[in-house]
Amino acid sequence: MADGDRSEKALSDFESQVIEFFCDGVKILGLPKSIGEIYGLLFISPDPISLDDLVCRLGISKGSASQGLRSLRELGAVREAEVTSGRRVYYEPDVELKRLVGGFIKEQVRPHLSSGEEKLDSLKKMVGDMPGDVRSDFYAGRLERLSRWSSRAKVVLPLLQKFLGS
Amino acid sequence: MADGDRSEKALSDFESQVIEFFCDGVKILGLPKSIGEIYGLLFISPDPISLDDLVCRLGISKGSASQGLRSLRELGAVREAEVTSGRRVYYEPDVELKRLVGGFIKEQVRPHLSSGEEKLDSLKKMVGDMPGDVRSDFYAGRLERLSRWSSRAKVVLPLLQKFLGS
DNA sequence: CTCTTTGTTCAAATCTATTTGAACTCAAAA
DNA sequence: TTTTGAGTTCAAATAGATTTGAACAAAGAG
Repeated sequence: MADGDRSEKALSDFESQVIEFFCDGVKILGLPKSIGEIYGLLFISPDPISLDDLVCRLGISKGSASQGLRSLRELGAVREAEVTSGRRVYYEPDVELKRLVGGFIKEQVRPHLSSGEEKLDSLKKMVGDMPGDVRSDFYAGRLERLSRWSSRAKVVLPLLQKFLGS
Repeated sequence: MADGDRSEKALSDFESQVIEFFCDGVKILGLPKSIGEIYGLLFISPDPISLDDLVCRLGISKGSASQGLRSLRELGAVREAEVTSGRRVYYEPDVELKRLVGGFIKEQVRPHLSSGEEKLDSLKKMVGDMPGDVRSDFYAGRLERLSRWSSRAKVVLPLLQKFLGS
């Protein structure tokens, strides 16, 4: 059985549809399609998968697979499996919603929130330096509102993670 | 004063930075930059603004401004102001976080959730039709997990809106 | 009714982000 | 040490999304 048992066969209709499902999902999150394909195949595969498996079965380039896997590792959505038959690395998905969401928030959301708060501070300083007329009062009010949005977000995110806990 | 009081002047440094702030924001949400520019200018302008104002002050095309305003109206992020001096329509932003998030969830998130559930059902049917072996049990388990993710989302979203209430 | 002003539509142009593929690094095997 | 195979990197190609601009529609003014 030259490659009978090895999973280098073309995707089944079922697998393709699961993968498409995840492609839709990651698009909403603003992540590239290849990320969805890779995670989708890992998610629906009973056994861990190597980079070469991804390349063969998904028909994507090695570069894409490599970068996609890196992003997924950084997100904490994928991890190395124990297998390591020889020197090849196999991957398996993390399938706990709590951790997936947590990783996404930590990697994709929090950084933006932080840099946003810095910019807000700098804007407040600009308003502070303006001649104090009606318009600068209006500006100060608006910026105050943005600050409130930001703190709301900071309160809600941990709460969100809590509610998703298993 | 040909156009002295009319707000067709170039953007001040302050205004530009506020607008940039919103451009960053909408990018995270996967919305086009022009949406951020338009909402940003509306947000920081003490008075309602017409489509032509947006074109002049932001230096974008009429088409972009028109389409951007439509998206923002659909999201409920912007509404027509009472002013209507003559036949021109003026716009003002909705600045309540609760409503902004609510609109985003309703327009951008829920539709995807619904279509996702349909696809999930169809996938479950496929597994049901498979010869009942070890693999199909694994598949059923995975799909079950996806269903749980989906219901979690349906519980969390209204909760989220509640927490953002004023 | 016709002219003018306001706003919309959509195909084409442009811009941005993703994907590719070839060169490269690193480590294990021979 | 040299060779081989796995994985990474990044500039260039590609794909996909946004923006433009010109033609068009709608409605008040003359």
